[in-house]
Amino acid sequence: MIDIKTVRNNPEVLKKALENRHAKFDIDGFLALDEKRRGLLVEVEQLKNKQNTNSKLIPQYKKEGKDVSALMEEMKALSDAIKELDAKVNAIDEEIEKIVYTIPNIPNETVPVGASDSDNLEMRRWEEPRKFEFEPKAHWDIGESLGILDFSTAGKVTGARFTFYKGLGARLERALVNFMLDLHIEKHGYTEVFPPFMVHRNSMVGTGQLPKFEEDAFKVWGTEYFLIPTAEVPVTNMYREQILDLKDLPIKHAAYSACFRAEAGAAGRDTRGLIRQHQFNKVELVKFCLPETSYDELESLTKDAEEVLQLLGLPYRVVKLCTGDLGFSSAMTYDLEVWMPSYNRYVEISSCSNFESFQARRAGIRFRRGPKDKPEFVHTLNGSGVAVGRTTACILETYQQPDGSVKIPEPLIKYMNGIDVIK
RNA sequence: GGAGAGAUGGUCGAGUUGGUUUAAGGCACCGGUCUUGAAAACCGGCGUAGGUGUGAGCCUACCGUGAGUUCGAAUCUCACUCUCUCCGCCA
Repeated sequence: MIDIKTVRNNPEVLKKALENRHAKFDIDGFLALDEKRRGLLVEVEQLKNKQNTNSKLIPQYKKEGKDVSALMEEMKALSDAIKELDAKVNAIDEEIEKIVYTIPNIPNETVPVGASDSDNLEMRRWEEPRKFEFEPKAHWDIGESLGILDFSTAGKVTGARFTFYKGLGARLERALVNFMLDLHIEKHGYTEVFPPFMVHRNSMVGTGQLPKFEEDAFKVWGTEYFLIPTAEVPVTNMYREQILDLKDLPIKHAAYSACFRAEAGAAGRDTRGLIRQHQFNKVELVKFCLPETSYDELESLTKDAEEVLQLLGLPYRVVKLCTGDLGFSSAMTYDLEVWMPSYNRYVEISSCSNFESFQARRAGIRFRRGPKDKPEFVHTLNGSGVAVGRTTACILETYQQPDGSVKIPEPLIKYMNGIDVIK
């Protein structure tokens, strides 16, 4: 969440930010509420002070044998008044909280103002898309004819937007997970984490998925647990309500997880293949760092993700999301979009974001510059490093051959136990 | 799933016949004295959040979480969460 003091002291900044995001929000109403709250707070705290003072007199008077009945009467009145005021303050607090948790982050100044993904800013491209000397097939056709992807059986067993990977398809998916993790752990200096795939409500609030986007998440029936939509949620929340040691920063984690998304509102979109599934695999990169380094960390995190695609030889481009396309919690996001031959366009395969203090404030993740210094919120970042299912799809399409077989990119061959082609 | 024990500031830990405890004390940490330097010793400081004030400061809340009893709760009641021990079951 954003800092309430930002709302108070710089309402214009926030108004502009929300306007750019096309988010409607009554800031003046909020400010009035905040002022009312502070007024009541002063009042009730004075009464509590009186109550505390009197409370010390009672045992003293009793000891001295004085009559305390008048004092007790006063205390009773105080108590009633305090309860009444406390209830008012609590009601306002709840209202304020409800509002503040649904305000999106303020975009960084360099984020282009725009309405939709068509206003995103292309930063760079890597390699040209492959030119096919034959009619390329889509990955769902390749996968089915090779017997390595089975969508209809998944439909029978579970439902739409699920997939069975079989044989070398399953092997390829697993090889990609290991390849990506090894790259980030051994070369890029991330510490591996294997997180729980379910979390409780507070964790979902901490990273910003709740309370606003509950319909996007799967909740486990009979429990208060949610299936994670990304490893970002458990990994970021590892440090919730903690003051981190300065010497440990930046903290860098790489985590594999399955990801579960209800995809509410995506009905009819990307219905074929691996692109939009209710369950998919992802290797996620998460960083915790000092505020002044977070934008450098975003650049390096993005490059870490890019290297996956470069090593696999998958042409891609990097775009900076505009204000209209930016995620709720993010201050700035680079998307990596890989060339998907079947779509004949670039498709998102990684999203690298700097949340600044937005998540840290929600989750209470802080650090101290020196022993005497006040705790400050860290900045959190994360990015896909990268989405595994989409990578599999892209490899099948990009490395397909006229005879229907698929070559395995060189760096994956050792993870495939020497297998260099799926046929 | 059953039985029992527990959860207090960065950490250990006292406080649990409700009220002069304002959450003691140790360790760690920070500053100082001493020392060539360090250690030790001694002195002082040392939680978080919110509010208020130009300021020193003052006030309020917080003892796992949430309700409740009471004029007053770390302390009493209830529910829940988590940890530990034992038993059962299980990959």
